[in-house]
Amino acid sequence: MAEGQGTGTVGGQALLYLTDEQLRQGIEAMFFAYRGFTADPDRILEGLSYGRAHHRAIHFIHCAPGTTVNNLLAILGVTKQSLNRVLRTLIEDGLVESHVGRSDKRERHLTLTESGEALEQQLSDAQRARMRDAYRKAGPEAVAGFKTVLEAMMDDDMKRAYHALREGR
Amino acid sequence: MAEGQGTGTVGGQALLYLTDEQLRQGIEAMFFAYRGFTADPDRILEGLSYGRAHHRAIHFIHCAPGTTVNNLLAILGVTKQSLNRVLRTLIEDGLVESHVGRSDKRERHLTLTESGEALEQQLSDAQRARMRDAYRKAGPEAVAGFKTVLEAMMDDDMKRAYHALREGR
DNA sequence: CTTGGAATGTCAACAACACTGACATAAATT
DNA sequence: AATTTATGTCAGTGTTGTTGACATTCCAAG
Repeated sequence: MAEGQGTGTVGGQALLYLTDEQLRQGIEAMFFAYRGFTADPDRILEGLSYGRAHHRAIHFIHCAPGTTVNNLLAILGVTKQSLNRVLRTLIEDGLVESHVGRSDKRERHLTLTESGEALEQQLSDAQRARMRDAYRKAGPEAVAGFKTVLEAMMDDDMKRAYHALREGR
Repeated sequence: MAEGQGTGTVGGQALLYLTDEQLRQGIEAMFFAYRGFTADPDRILEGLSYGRAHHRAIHFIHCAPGTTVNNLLAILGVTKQSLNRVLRTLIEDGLVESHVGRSDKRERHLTLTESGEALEQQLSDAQRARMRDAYRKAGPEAVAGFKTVLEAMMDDDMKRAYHALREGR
């Protein structure tokens, strides 16, 4: 890997990677890779009258069962009005359950129903399969670098959300 | 970097990275990082009545001046009707020029005007600045791994488009 | 040369999903 | 008790994706 692209360092800092052309290449890689990243779930969702927004909601409700609408909002980075439309259809279709909070009755706690979990599994399997293949092809060192760069690319808020998710597990 | 996450290998293959939890972490990293990746250009475009679609068109027209609508379609992966709406506004606003092909009059060759190049520069600068920071923080080895994994994540069509862009430079 | 089909691009209508604004209810504060 | 703050819902709008119908140009078969 690292196919001989000149990793020469000067003063402890690599310079070649910082040319505009190298950066542009990274930008395009990100664009094309993200398309691949979402392709499989998109295929599954098409025809179900669901979209990427539903997928995201289902994903994070699965990861943090009992989470509130407000909580989900912070993670997803959309307006609550936008999220609400998605949640409403998921609840109507029996994939998500909404329970009024015990201590604070303003809050709605969200969980996946059995069929919700089933769809989550289906979507997640597809996405993980692609990720697994990519990881296998690239090897463990590349994967470590991959995560390092991605994390460095996040805004601080997102970085916090990213780590917070991992604490609760 | 690669903060001691157990990279133990068995039979030449790393195993830890292939657990569902590790894969899920990669999926979420991808999600949050892409948000950061698009955040800066989005900020610039908001208020100009332009969106991400316009940014993408401008980016690739800049990289391949004189490209045709059909060509752009293959790269962007949207329908030509969708692209057309975006191109029309860009042409009306004087950011893009469309010239009928000399040999084939069906084709329209697209180039950026001076003001189109100016906007491209502005958007590109913002996105490259974030990329540059991320690369610097992560270091050259991480960057190599980053690109390796991203490429492995692409569909074959996208991989071809990704490399084709680099040939013409 | 003409004609029928393929390729390229445009126009119109519709669906998904983001947004802002207005509002109802519950909690916290004074 | 009254006001302010927080949470969630409903309604309307805009961007951007989609499919369908169409005009123009090229090319190849007759």
